[in-house]
Amino acid sequence: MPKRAGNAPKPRRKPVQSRAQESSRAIQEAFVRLLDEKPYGQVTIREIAMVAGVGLGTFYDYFDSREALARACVHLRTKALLQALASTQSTIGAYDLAAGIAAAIDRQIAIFEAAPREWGQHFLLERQKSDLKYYLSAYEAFVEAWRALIEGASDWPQDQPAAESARIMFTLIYGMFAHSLLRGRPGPDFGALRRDVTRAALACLMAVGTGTAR
Amino acid sequence: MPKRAGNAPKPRRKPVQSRAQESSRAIQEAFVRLLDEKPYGQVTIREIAMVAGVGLGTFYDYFDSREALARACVHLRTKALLQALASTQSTIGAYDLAAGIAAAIDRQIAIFEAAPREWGQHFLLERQKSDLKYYLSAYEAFVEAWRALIEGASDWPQDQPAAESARIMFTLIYGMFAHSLLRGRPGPDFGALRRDVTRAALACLMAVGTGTAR
Amino acid sequence: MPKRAGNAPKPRRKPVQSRAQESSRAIQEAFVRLLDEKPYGQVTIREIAMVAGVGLGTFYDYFDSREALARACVHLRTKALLQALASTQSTIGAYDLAAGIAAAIDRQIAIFEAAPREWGQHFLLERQKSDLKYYLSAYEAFVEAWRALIEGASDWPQDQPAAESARIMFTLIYGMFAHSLLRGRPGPDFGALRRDVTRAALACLMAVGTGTAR
Amino acid sequence: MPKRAGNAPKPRRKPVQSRAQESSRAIQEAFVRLLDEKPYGQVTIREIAMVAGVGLGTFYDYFDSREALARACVHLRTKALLQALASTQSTIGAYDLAAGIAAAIDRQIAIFEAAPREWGQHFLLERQKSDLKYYLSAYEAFVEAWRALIEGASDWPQDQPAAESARIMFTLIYGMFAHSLLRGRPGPDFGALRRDVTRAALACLMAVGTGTAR
DNA sequence: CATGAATGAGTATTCATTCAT
DNA sequence: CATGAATGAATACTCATTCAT
Repeated sequence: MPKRAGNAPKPRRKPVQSRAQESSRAIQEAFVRLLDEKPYGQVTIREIAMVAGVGLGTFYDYFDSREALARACVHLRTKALLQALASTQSTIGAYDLAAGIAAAIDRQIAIFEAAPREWGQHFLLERQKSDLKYYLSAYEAFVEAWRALIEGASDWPQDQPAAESARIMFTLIYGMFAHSLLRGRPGPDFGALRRDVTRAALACLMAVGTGTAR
Repeated sequence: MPKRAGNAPKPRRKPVQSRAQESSRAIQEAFVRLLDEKPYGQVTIREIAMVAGVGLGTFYDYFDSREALARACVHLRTKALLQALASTQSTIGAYDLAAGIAAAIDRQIAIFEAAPREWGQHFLLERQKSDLKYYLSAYEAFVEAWRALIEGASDWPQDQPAAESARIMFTLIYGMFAHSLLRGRPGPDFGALRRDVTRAALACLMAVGTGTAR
Repeated sequence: MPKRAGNAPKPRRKPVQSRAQESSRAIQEAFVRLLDEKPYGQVTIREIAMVAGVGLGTFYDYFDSREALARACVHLRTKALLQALASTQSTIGAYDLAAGIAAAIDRQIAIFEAAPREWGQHFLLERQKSDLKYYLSAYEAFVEAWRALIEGASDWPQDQPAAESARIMFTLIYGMFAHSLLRGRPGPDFGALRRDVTRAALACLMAVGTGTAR
Repeated sequence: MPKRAGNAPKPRRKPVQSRAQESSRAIQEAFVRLLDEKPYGQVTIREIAMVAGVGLGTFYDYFDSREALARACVHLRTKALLQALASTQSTIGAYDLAAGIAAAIDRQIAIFEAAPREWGQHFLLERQKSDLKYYLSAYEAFVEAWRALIEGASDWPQDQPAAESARIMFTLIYGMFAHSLLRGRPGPDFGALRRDVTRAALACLMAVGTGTAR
């Protein structure tokens, strides 16, 4: 890792918001495409730029480093997942636990189903590249989203904290999703996945919720 | 001319099985120790050798590359976990589902509890360095071990396949363990972890097992 | 992980044909200059780059390795010699054997005379670094050029093949040149060399030519 | 080239003249065998020892370095050739020029004919590894031997120095031999070689001898 | 006498990054 | 605004050589 000599604020022009956005997208897509062929450590910036069809210098107009690109890719998709979760809650009106959780899971699976290969890459990248800090904070963000969903259910006891239940449930859901998509071709059987995850998630929730309240 | 044509099997002296094993162990320990201080990408081989108290060349007597060392470390611990699982089954005599699973979980947690920091490193390393292929095969090995445990329980229906149930249950358990240990200092509350995991695992098992049999 | 799997064609930027050619020339000159001071095995790439006044990476923009540089240097000069031979024939109009051979030898000697030190380096490098395959093909190219020259002489029997005669004659000429230049300081007595080589070459040619026709 | 720290007289036991000579021979043979498969630069000492069936340390009991081994191999064969030349003269009694030269050439060719592959290796090694100094001194030794042979001929003018004639003649002979053997499989047509070399050598000798005396 | 485990100096090589055009 | 030639810091890795057994 070539150390930056001073610590001056690196004068690199960040391209205007204009249509030049294309390059950014092209770079990200090239990156994901390359990740499909070889491990992260062997993908060079030169190669990414080449596949993206932009100049080498242009890469640096959009990203500070390969790591930054990886983080951006992961972050983008992670955010999409989180937003899907949040919007589920705000779009389904009143809901009981089973319905709310099923809806949220359905929503996520619909997203995966649209591009299973890319999501496989996402989970791989996330495993390999998101640093511990980012991983933990994203984890907490998900737990929080699930907690809100659970506590918003009509049949969840008003005063019972759902944090721990949400954590366990999310761990299960996340693990199932990640593993299924990581397996690659052929893509997962999304129907079975939906059924199993929904059922197991609810069971976990009940088991732990009750227990904690003991 | 460092470019080695891919013909001869590279005549590198692999030290005999004797007590020269020490060096190998020292290198692995040095590696884990260093991983505690800085991310994988910043740990140089020279540094590992130095901390291990061996010569640089000696490193290459035992491992082909830093990646290989990482893989070996991960594999070692993964194997230990798998063996613990298998031996649980063979040491507890007759058991019902709840007791068997609880015993297996206890066993694993006992292992983690003995060296939580190292296991945290293990899970981080595994996330970042084991390649997809290894990850998937280890995953299947664990699923298989859990399947055997479940099917060996006195109260599990003779003819019901436990593979899918085991998969889901393992995903939950693995996720919980990994996440807890990944969080680093302070180490996890193993008591709570044991309780939550055991309870959730059983609940999952029931929920999915029943469902599949529909 | 320096081990490059042999799949992609290594995306190294080969600078365009433009006047960036300078660097290539500078590197070759630096190499020859260094070779004058120390044996091949002790000339490091870093040193070559430094003497050439280019960056280390720039070396690799133009040559794949030190060996490749050596081969390129040898090839360049070998080609020059071959071209001189070919052009001799096309520039002297009609000629008899003695005149043609004398002209060709004169031409080559003139080239050596212009830079005896460098040509000494050339023959040394060629001995030590050109691989067998290259050596043999260059050899044949020279034989072929001499054959053409001989057969083009007005007094060479129309239907007599000159290949074998050319081979022997070239072996003599090449050996004399190489050895004379290899001896280093003081440089060869080019006058004597010209006289001896010319005389011996013709004698050989006669002796063998006659014999073969027996 | 790891520099030797001090310049103390390196205390390594040189094996006694006993039957342990076998190892030395085994090492040399292994070296030549390996040279048949890959270029000098890629043959490691470890490999040589392994193929020779001796321990790594044993190599150093017999040779100081790979270069020394190469030099020894070259020197051995060069010496054999020189001795053959010298002994030719002393064994054929009185001789005229044509007979003497023919006998010497025959003698050398007989030697090559006994092991063409090995002699091919020899000439390759000699090209690539004998340093300039050794090359020049060996060259002079040969020239001297030929000079003696020429001057010893009954029909060579008493007071005419043969040095220059010998030099040219040897250059031709050596070039022809080396090139023929370097070409590898199939081995040279020794009959044709003998005829061509003998004829050309004599022609050269006459041409130059006369000329110099002019 | 032979061995081969251990050593680390020395080098090639890569690739992120800059900046003149 | 984009480009890609040039750069060199940082590292992996090899292999001759030693020396305790």
